[in-house]
Amino acid sequence: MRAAAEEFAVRGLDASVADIARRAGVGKGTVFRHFATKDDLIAAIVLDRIAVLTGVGERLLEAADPGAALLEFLTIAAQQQQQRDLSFLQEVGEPSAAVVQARSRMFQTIHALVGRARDNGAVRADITGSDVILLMCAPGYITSYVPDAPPGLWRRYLALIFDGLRPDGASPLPHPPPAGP
Amino acid sequence: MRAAAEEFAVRGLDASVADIARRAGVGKGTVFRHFATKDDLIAAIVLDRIAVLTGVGERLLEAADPGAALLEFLTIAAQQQQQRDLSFLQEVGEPSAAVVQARSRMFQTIHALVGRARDNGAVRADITGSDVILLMCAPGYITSYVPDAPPGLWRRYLALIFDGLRPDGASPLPHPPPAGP
Amino acid sequence: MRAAAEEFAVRGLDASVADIARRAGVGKGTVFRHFATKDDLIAAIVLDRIAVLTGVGERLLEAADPGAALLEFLTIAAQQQQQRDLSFLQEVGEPSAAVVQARSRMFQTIHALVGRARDNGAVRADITGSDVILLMCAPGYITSYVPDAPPGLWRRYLALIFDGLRPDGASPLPHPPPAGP
Amino acid sequence: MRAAAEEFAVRGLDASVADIARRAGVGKGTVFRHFATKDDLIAAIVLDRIAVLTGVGERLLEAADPGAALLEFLTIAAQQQQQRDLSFLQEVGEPSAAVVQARSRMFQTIHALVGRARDNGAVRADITGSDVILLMCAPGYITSYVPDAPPGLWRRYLALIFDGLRPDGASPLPHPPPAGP
DNA sequence: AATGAATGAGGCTTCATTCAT
DNA sequence: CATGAATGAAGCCTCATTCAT
Repeated sequence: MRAAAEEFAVRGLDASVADIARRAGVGKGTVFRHFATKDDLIAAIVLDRIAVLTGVGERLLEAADPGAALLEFLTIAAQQQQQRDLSFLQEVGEPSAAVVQARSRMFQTIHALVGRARDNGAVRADITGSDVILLMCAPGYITSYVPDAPPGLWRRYLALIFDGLRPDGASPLPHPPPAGP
Repeated sequence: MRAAAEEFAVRGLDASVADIARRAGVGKGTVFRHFATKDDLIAAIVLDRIAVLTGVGERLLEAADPGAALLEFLTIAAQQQQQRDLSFLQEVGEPSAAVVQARSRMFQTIHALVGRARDNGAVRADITGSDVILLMCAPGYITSYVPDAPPGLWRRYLALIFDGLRPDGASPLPHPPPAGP
Repeated sequence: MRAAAEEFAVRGLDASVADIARRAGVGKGTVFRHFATKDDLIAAIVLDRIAVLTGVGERLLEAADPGAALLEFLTIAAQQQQQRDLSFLQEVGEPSAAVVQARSRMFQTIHALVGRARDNGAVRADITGSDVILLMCAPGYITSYVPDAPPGLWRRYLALIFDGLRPDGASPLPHPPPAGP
Repeated sequence: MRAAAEEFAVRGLDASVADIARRAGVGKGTVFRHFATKDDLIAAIVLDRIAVLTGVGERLLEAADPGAALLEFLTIAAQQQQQRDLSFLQEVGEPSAAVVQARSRMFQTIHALVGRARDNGAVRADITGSDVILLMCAPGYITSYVPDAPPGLWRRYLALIFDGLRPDGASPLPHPPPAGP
């Protein structure tokens, strides 16, 4: 069922429940059996992705090379983000308490990953976890507007962005990081 | 009238024509007098932005410092992109011939700007105009999900992305650029 | 099962089959096992009530005091009517043959009860069985719109209505009784 | 438009907006132009009736014969109530503030009318305004279940009920009046 | 026999678009 | 020209009913 919500990837969050049901090969009513609301369906997908990513991130906290760990985390994040309009930041209406909590735990993990990489000199000193949280969805976004994007194109832009995070040739940043998440 | 379509900035492309008309202080019918279709209204806004940006780009082609010129172009592009959901790449339905043509002219300008900067050594050799076209909307996108983003936050991410484009400490890119635009 | 349809009393006839099944502690399917249709379920409840009332009425035909017998009949009818929206007259769709027949037998009984009371001088001469049939649901109806009606409130209005049926101080009625049932 | 909502009279409050629109000879959307919500439409009808009745009631407070005034009030109320399921007491969801206020003013008027009639000896001493408020919808209700009721049938039952309110042959009432409205 | 997952018709509501004034 | 009333397609959601397990 959740797999059928890949409709969101193609049509964006405006995909109608009818379309989703058709793609899933079930009736409209069946979708509502599982998710009382379209927002609930979206929340379930987001929650699932957050959980996976948090798991990955927590495992990578144990990795030997903090810089490589962060890059791998971003790689996996971008990979799963290959479906537009479902960034973890997305808020359709108010996010449920469950989403807020899961997100906050994921954010903590990311802050830790970034902290380790920064301490290690793998990323520049003026980068915060919040920066990475915001940047992590960019590769997915960037490639989402290429009509028939080749499958690995996002890797190109992740690499470019990650290069920007590296200490080499870093120019001073013109604005402080957001206090945000 | 077009200025009234700043409603899109606040509510996204789902803003209703009624809201737009109210903000513009005119009747709904008047909107349709000028733009036969909501999509036409969007196209007009996009077209306008493309024209402005193309003008800026063409002027910057004459600038002395190709690297600074590219950065300034991206700065202006990001600045005007501070309104979510209206990237130049956006396609609601099929883009009209006019949009396609204007866009293609803008793309040519960007290719030229990037070519100059690359020849000058201001950006890495493996970067193409298409890359920059795709990256130019990212600062706007990135900051669009920060609830109460401070006004200049996008500059931070533009700087980071631009650092990634610089030759210093460039790592090899894992995927060729898109043939695309 | 039928007892579980007291849900109708609380929520009206719009109570969903799911709620009814839950209250009955069975699955939705089981409800449909016993009653092919929601209307059938309603009909069964109505039928049951009609049968009870008919029994009561027929027994009261033997009572010594015809006036008291009629009052008692109305009391019992009102008592059981304390659940809104299930008057015997209610027709959801077309009443089944069984309902029509049971109802008609109950109507005969009421006509007989009223006839005896009228002959006895307990109720005014211009009252027919049809009048009583129509009036008998009124106490239930009247109290159904009192938000937190005290349990015996209906007795007050039954008494008032019954006083109207008494010969004392009867004013001439402005319209003939319905030919109806 | 409001006149077209006589659909409620035939089908009850479950009448669909589509049916109402069809009967009114307009499109569904037009109904929502005038009443943002189906409940708003109902409230508008109820409000209108309440206003009319309150006007009538306040005028009748000046009448010479308090008993006749009350009877006339009830006659007009019953007349307008000839459409089932739209009693003033009806609450679909929560009644709006406007309905609550208008209703309360109407209730005050009724209390005054009843008070005068009681002081005058036209109705029994143990009757309150609340009783009359509850009884006033009964004629409409009673006749609503007669399939092809003759037009003036309700007058018969109003007369019977009013006879019950008269002091002649009044038997003691078994339950106190509701505190309610 | 019982269950509850699946279904799809139908209800309310929104909104782009048309058109008489 | 401008307006806003009218329209109806389309979306979300509920619920009676069916049916495989």
